[in-house]
Amino acid sequence: MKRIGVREIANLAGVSPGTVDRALHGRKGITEETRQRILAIAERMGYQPDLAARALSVGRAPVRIGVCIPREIRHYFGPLQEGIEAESRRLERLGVQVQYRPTERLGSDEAARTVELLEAGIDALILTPGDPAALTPVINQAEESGVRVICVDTDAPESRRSSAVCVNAEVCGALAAELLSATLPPESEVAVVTGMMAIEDHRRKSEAFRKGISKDSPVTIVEAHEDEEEAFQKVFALLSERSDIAGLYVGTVNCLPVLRAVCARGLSGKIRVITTDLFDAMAGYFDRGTIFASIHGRPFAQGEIAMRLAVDHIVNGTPLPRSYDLLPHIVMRSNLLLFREMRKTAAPTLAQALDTGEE
Amino acid sequence: MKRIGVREIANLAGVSPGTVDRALHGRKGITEETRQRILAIAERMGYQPDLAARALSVGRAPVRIGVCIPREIRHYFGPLQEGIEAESRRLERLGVQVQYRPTERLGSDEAARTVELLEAGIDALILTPGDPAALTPVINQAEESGVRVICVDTDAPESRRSSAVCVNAEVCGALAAELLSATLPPESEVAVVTGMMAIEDHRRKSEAFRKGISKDSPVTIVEAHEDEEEAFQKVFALLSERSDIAGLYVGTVNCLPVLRAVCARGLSGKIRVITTDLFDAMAGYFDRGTIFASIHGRPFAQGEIAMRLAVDHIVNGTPLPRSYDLLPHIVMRSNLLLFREMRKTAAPTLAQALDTGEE
DNA sequence: CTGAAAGCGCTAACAA
DNA sequence: TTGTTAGCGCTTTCAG
Repeated sequence: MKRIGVREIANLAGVSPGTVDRALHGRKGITEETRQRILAIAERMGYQPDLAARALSVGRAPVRIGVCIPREIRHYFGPLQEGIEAESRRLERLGVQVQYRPTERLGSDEAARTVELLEAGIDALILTPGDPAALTPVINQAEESGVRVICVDTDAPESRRSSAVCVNAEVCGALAAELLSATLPPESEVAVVTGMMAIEDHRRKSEAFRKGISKDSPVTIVEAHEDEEEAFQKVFALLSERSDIAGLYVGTVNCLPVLRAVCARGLSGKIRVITTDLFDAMAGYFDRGTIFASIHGRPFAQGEIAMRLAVDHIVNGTPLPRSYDLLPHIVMRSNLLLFREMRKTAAPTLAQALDTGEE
Repeated sequence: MKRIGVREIANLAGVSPGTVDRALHGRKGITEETRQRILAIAERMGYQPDLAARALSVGRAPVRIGVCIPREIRHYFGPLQEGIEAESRRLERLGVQVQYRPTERLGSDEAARTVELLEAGIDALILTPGDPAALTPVINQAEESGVRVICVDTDAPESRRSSAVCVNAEVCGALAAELLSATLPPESEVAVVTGMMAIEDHRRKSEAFRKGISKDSPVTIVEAHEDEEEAFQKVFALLSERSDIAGLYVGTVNCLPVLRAVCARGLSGKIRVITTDLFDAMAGYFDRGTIFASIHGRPFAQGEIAMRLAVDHIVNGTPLPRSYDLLPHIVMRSNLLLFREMRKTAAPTLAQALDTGEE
């Protein structure tokens, strides 16, 4: 049972393959009537284009993906980009072409880069909308011209983007709470250190954390505005004033000053600290027991998945999920060395382990 | 800067494209001398075959993967197969063909199925060696005839298989130990319930668990031989005799009888239980707090990864890692609903979350 | 608006 | 042993 091609459709419709091509691709130079007739036949026969043949014919990859993500902060967006690249490297020999237009940092120059990509001609666009409001018109325009937009890491929920690949902030906060609750005596005092409550992601994490902590435990919230010095000072002061604090949840990637404050107060290993994400400088704090666990947002996996969703949609017509929530990983001493972020410092035997992508 | 093709090589070598094809593919009907000359040129020019053209020409997918995995136990091998299928579905439209020859259960009839696959003509083979000793000669033969063999879930370390995709048993055991240690008062008594210490995987998990528990805590080991009744009776008896047991690690997927025993003794939520893997019937025990956490081996991700490694190697020549250790997931109440195993019971809003693959 | 025909890079069947 | 040639299924250009 052979698959059907343009030739067969042409015969059935009593036209030439050229006309079928015009109908299938919405090209001009064909009456609406014949187009509908051909489309109907193609539909009925379950026509599936042969991608290999198409690639060969057009002389370029049959699917082109544009990518616009920030270069900084390296800790976080580095792995995100690596994930995207890893996935596209596999795919490109199979006929997928990727175009990069990185921005310097989150939110800078996004719109311009994005427009460049659209003008270069792409079938889908992967991007981190740092300034969702500003980007929404561009996103909507892209979607209207048939370019599927997939947000990654941060979302632009007001736009008409096709999909968003993110870790679920509520789950992160709730996990931190569950780990602390189970670990500390009931009614222990805990605190959460966050960046800015104005940032959606930070607010949701903190909120979920508070909800997850048993009602008897008081929760102090420290807003450090992503500033190193401020974070250190505030946490140091907090730990001095409130000697009964037993647990700490750092909901932002900016955990180093917090850890320094904990150590400076001589509380390393005495109070349970849960951090966010993972980078090599954190390794030492795991070893010394300063960090009990980290809730890892898996930027690498996010990159891989975004790329896969895009290609899978274009090639196979798989519907894009409105949003795709990743499971955060829980990093502890026992599994630390299996994370790619620790590859450099890892022992040689475990260094070969290279778990990446999803689930 | 256009990529070079058989045509160009033919010209440079002063031969015809047909001859180049013969040289490139080790076909017969060509002198060793001209073959070497052509190969040298191809190498020097960095020749990369156009997969699309090849697929079009041969009329079938240019890469064929054979898969031989068990149907039972559904709980575990179901997701494994789904992972393999999910990945191949994406790839097949890009020119990857997958052949299935499932066995009824782990170890049954593997060799026969495998030989069938090899005879059908494949480029790589994905299988779960239930009986590694018996399968080793077949694996070696496959590798010798140029078929890359990738073990998944279980390994055949004595064979010459190219790669093995597994969760790291030591990490599973150590994680369980770390979670229990952090959670229980020092010197608490704990026990591990396992299948058979003769099984490599169970032994390694138990051993790692014991090592991870602080030296002051006594560790009792219960061997239940994967038998439901035996597991229930032994655990029930243990909990009766030793009222000071505070933590339990179930290192096998056979956790239901253990949980029943815990509940029967009225200890649900009183002692901390850590289980292995995940299936829908466990959901209730999470809700009631009987299970504190589960160390999940992610069969779905294993399937996806095995398939990706295979295709990536054949298509892009990416070297296969001797072994690929997956990070187990830690399942807790907070993230339970994000697991695909819980999709049926999950609330509609979270049901769309579909985190899968790797890292 | 539509049809005819020429490739895209590779393989395979047939000639030499 | 080697060269020649006819496609694979699709797009695209050029005629009609």
